[in-house]
Amino acid sequence: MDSVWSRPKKAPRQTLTLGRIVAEAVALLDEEGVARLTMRRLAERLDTGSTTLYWHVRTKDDVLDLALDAVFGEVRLPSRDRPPEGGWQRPVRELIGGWRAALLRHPWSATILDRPLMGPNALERTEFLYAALSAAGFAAPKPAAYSLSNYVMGSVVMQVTWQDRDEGGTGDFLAERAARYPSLAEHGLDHAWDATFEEGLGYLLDGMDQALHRRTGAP
Amino acid sequence: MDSVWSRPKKAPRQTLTLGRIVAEAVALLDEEGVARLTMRRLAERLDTGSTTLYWHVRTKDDVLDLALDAVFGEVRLPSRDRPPEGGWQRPVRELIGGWRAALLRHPWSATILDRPLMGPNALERTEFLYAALSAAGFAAPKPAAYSLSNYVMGSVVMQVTWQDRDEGGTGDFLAERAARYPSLAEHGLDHAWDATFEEGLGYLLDGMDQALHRRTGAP
DNA sequence: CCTCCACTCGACCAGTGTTCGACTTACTAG
DNA sequence: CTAGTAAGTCGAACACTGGTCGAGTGGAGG
Repeated sequence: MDSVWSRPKKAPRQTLTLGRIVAEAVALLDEEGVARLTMRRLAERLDTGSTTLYWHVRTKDDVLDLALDAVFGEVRLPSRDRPPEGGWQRPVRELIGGWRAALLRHPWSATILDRPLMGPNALERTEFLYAALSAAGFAAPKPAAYSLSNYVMGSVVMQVTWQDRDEGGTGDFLAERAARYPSLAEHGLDHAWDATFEEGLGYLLDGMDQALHRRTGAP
Repeated sequence: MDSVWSRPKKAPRQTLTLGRIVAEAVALLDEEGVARLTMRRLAERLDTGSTTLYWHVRTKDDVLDLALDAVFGEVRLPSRDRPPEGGWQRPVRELIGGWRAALLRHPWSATILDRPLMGPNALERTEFLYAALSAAGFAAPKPAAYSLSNYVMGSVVMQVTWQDRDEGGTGDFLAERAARYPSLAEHGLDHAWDATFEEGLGYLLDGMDQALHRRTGAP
């Protein structure tokens, strides 16, 4: 007779895997931020000795690489019909928007972006971008893809740094210096992040579309 | 009689100042990178005990803030004639180009950009950008300024991370995975950084110009 | 039964940012 | 000229970090 009791052998506690490590790392980062991610703390949350982690992972940097790629994995890939309905910008907007959203959902990721993005999830998204731009008519999609990723990364970094550490003090700071920085004090303060992001993305896409038509000759 | 010997009182060794600390920090960062910047090492180069630094500076983060702002100080501000000859894009291109160059001259700065840029040098450059865009006709210059800074920051971060850690291995890595990432493998590899940057900046500025004319109604 | 091997972990190392309290100057007031 | 005060210096120490070493564990295969 088969019951829970007859097979107590396997895994009274789930064994440690790379997947569990990464998932716990993401959770810890979400809760406490990048400064508080420590191999020892991570190990403790996994009910393990800290040195055990080093059997699954070579360095702490590996953990961060994996955690970051996990975030990229949250970005849904738009469908790949070609030609896309709604114009070539449609899927690009979708990808970029999802990209931004994922990074903002895990603000620590913005402080970790200064490393090569070679994880499978990141590569898959980049590949999608290149493919979409090629299909749109860019013979050399690199500058377009480059611009778009730079724009997302940059905007997330900017938004996170200001949102995180601000808490109101900056307004006063700039107001006091309005004489020295008049335009900045007048226009720089309202943080309508989403709208600003969309507007800027519009600039980029419009410019790219223009370049496309200039090349094609079509209107 | 006045000679070197008659006034040995003052500063046989130059006293420690904030300026000297920052300058030495920048030098150390240039030579060895951000990971090797240590309060102790910095102090050693300044012929001081490490704890002395803490009289001039509250935390190591302060040092980084100051060093970063020193980099921004290297960016030459374009002349401020209005209207600028060569179109409104002229001074903007100049500022953005200088901005990028300064950051690339000190690659460590790219890994330090995840903090509020509130130093006087950074503020002055941002103010210039806002003013130039306002003068160009943007009633709300924020999205434009936001896009441009995001673009510079992002591109510097990307370039630095790839330039620093690559050393050739990435090409093979992507070539091996060409089946999975065909577009990326085909178009993603040539790193003509400057040209790519200029092209992308063109997209942005063109899109912004378009928005301007749409608003103005003029061609 | 023994051997092997994936896996775990306690002890330890060199090094980190930062604090504390004592010390040395250099000028100022009496 | 002396006493006092403030600016500036610094050695010792603290709690903590990422990482290594080698000794262990337990279960599967012969």
